[in-house]
Amino acid sequence: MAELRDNHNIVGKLRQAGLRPTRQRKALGDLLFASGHRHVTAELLHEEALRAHVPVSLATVYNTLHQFTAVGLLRAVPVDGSKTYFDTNTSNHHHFYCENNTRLIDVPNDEMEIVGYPQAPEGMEIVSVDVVVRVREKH
Amino acid sequence: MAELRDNHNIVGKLRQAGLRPTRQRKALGDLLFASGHRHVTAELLHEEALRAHVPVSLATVYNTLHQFTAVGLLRAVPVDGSKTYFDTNTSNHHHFYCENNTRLIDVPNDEMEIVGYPQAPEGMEIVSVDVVVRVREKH
DNA sequence: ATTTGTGCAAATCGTTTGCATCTGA
DNA sequence: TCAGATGCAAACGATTTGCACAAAT
Repeated sequence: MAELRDNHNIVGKLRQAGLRPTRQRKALGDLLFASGHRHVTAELLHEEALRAHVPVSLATVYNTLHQFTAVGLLRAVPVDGSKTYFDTNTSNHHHFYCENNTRLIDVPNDEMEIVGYPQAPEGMEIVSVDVVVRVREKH
Repeated sequence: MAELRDNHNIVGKLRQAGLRPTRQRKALGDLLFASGHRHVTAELLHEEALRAHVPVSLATVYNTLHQFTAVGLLRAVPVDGSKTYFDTNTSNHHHFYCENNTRLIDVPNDEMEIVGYPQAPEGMEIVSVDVVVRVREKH
């Protein structure tokens, strides 16, 4: 009887996505999906993995994040900064980006809405609509 | 009678912003503001300047773009990619970002609207709300 | 056995910085 | 004169890549 709370089932997700359930992918998947939704950068996840005694190279973390994104397990969040953020919540929602601590926070779904999907330019199709509300500490 | 069409008046803009009207700032300002609105990257503007026989270093282009942004002559557009885009249209509007040619296009003002300004997290204030509609070539 | 993934170190890309030199008021 | 600008080259930080080695099916 496996743990009941292990309902995020990494191995299943990986298999379903056609990705081999390797040690490092399982470990990173656990870190990402075991508890609620998260916003991570490659660097952050890498440190976390090392702290959890899962020796993974930074290159592999990048590979894994991109593979997970490609198969829809993650969503890349286009913040202005140089770093790329990944969100375990792939459903449609927007973000606050705090300039001071360079962290992402979800915008509660009912607080903002986009009205009117724009018409994509000739010959183009819309891939995604990303909204980033940039905030900073008051004063 | 100075040229009538020279109504963008770089020197005036610079003076008013407390920036010395140097040769390179005037030249870059002309490239940016002489004709309609534009979206540029540092690299692009640099090439353009060289082509126009205005020898400017890339570092100076970066400096200038940031200074212009700081004084409100330009607006930085936070696209996901690694590059930073600058827009001569500083009024409130949104952008299409084309993944194929990495170019920005304005979203016509009436085609999309954000409804409901979200409440910034505790102790934070909103700096800006940026919307990027990412598009790609059909098929 | 074969295919796929991993780790390392070097390479890349956009951007920034330090510092000597030049220039506009 | 002299603060402020510029240019160059080196420094940087995030990300990618090439390739030898290791692990999964």
